[in-house]
Amino acid sequence: MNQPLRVVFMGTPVIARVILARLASQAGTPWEVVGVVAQPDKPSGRHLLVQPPPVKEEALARGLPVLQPEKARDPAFIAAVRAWRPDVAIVAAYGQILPQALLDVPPLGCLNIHTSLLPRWRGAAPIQWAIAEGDPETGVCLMRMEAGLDTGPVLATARTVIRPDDTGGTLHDRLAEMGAALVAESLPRWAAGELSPVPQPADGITYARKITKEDGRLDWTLPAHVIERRARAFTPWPGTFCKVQGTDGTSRTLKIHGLSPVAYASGTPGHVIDIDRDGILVACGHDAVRLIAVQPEGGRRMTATAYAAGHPVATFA
RNA sequence: CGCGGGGUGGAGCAGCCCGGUAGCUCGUCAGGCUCAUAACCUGAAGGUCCUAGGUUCAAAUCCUAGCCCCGCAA
Repeated sequence: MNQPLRVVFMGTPVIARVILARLASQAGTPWEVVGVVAQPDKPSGRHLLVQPPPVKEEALARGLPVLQPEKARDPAFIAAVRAWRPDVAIVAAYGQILPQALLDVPPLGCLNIHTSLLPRWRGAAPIQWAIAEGDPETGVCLMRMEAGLDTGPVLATARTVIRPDDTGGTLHDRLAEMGAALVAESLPRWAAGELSPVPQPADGITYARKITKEDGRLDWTLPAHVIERRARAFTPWPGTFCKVQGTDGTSRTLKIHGLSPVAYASGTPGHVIDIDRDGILVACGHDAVRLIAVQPEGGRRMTATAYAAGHPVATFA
């Protein structure tokens, strides 16, 4: 048996942590994680305390060396990676563009796990956009990285149907598991030369723009079924929110935690059609949506009916 | 010490600035109305006003400390 493959893992958020955990946990694998790279610690949370990214936590818990360069093109950083003498690098949601000089370090290349069926949804937020645009299915791709953004030839793919109740969160978790399994299964085969890279087709390229907080703002002029898809896609982040005007003249931001489209109901977009035990029925561009659970600024989550009991509701915007 | 909102019957809120009778919407229970109802009418029960001190004749309300929940931002 040959020496185990020397693997460098690069990633930052939770989805990358799942994959790292899989790669580093199994005993007797024909590979060994020799180093981990993650984005630098950043302030976050309610008091802006500096927090390590999930991948760093996982790496430290396993006693793996971690690098957190500000810039991936830093020559000193690249030299440090080279010193790990990696055979291959696995990259998952790292968050920085890798310079060619780094891509060239591992003899077997840098392999990126991407959570979409390439070439659809290249870019930053493929999971959410697949749901928001109503794709019937999505999946994960393992590809060999090139200088371009998610343009490399694909080595392996796994597919999954997008369920009617899938959210950005549930799909994220499922794809994380699928991605971890795909990497674990593909890595030895790639090293053995059993996988042939397939160039991505020129047709069907779309880009998954980075999601911003504003994407969570509910647009009442959209059809109800689109609003519902976007709400699922952007759960748990950035969530869905809107402004609500009270009959008392107040205006506040409302987070929406649950809604469902309702056909055979319509009216001026943003106007309340009915309030009952099931929630608040609000007109959209086409059909209507029923708000089930909401959360006012500074308050906790509650049913829409409960909210209406204490806050006279006029219109939504 | 990043900014900010909040803790009042079972739920959601008002009252607090300007101390002095516990209020509103809903729920619950009882009765009524109705062919019927989650709708409507009448009535009732149900609260240590987060905790601990302080000020005061008197504190949900003013002062101090603490606990808990949450939004923004990242």
